[in-house]
Amino acid sequence: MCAVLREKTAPAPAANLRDALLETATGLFRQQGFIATTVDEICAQAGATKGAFFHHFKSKEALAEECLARWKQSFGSMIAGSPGVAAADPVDRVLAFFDFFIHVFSDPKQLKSCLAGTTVQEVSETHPRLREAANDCFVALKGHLQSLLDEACRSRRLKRDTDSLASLWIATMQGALVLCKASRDDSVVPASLRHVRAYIASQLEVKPPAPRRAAKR
Amino acid sequence: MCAVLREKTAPAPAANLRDALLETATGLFRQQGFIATTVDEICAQAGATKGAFFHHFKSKEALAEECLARWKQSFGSMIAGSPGVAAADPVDRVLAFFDFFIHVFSDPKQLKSCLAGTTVQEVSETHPRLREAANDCFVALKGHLQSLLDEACRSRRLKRDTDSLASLWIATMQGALVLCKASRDDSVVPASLRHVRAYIASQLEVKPPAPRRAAKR
DNA sequence: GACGCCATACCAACCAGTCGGTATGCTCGC
DNA sequence: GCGAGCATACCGACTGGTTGGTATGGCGTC
Repeated sequence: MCAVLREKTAPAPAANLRDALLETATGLFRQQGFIATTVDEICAQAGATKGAFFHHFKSKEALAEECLARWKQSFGSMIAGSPGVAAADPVDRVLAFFDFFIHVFSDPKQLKSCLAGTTVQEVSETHPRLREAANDCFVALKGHLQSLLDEACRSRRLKRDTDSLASLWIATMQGALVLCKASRDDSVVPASLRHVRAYIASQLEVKPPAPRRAAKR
Repeated sequence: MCAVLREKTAPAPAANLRDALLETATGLFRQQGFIATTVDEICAQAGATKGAFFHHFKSKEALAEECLARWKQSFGSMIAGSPGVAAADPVDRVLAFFDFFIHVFSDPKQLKSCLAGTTVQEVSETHPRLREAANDCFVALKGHLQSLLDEACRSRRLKRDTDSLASLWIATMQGALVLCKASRDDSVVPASLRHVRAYIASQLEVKPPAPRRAAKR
């Protein structure tokens, strides 16, 4: 489905060296952050030399910028390929969107980390371009969710602040990843997301199912 | 109230050099992160020399560890001194707790950053002691909120997963701070927190006020 | 033979931490 | 009261290792 998101098992099945550098860098950045990851480390893990690295990327920052651009794009294809994306009812599409993320983060093999979130924390003051690139990821994701919410509201003739609701989802997801890194407890992410799902479902006036079951499927 | 939380205006009214180092380091770590902040930078801003620094702290990591310990402690006194902490109704105490944080993060002068959150992202893999110290902050805060929620549930004879609800609050707060750093839009934090407040209020079966809609701005 | 692709050797800047040394003040025996 | 002895606080030049980035040269291919 989405190659970028599962790094734990996949080593580097990249066609060319350039892609290998991008993929291993993404994985390392997600685990250790941008600053703590050295160029030498990326090269070693990708099976490249420093010469090759700086042949393909003019700087470490440029590499990270491209990683973030790919990360953002991977959302699009990931969401586009997710189940329930084409459900007839707009509200179902919203819920399917949530369920998909909850499902992804319930996978123990899934690396619990977002490239944009980890990067922006450490470079927002020092690397404006990276801050911007990370923000683009959030904006894209938020835009996607917000348009889903807008359609759902329209279909139910509801007026809701879909902007802040979309932000809420992303914020909780990012924050849960932070807590997960701190506590090493993977369950925080799906548990928090399920709450937000329930909240937004109630905002869309979805009747909660009689047997107390948060996620459907 | 809490000296650590308002760094934007307060320069360094520390009595001794050691405290000055701790306070300026906390501020710099919050803005730039642990790795990006150099010892020289801390010294310069605190008006100390390198010799003084390493006289008081055996390493940069040890300094950060103490910063985090103070950060955690500052929560306790901050919450203890917050309004509504002694309300008669346990549910009111929960809501006052939320309102307090929302109020703090609505202050434009407030630095929108959590030391524990920013630190843990970049050092969780490389500095186990700092990861632990940051996690302690979260555990303490979560414990505090959870006991408030437990009391509220008991008073209303409700059974709720207060553990994950407390995590939800912290996760959303942390994530909103990340989004805030990325977008430079301060309003994300209070807006997201207001949603979580509304959700938990509904979980505690608090009747939503008639004239007011969910949350705006 | 020129160009894309990559390897090796190297560099300058930076940074955490060290180390020899000074200044000040406290304590205690006399 | 006074000086020896010692502890604490601090100074700042220096170092050894690291890191992002460069210079140059080899090599296969069109």
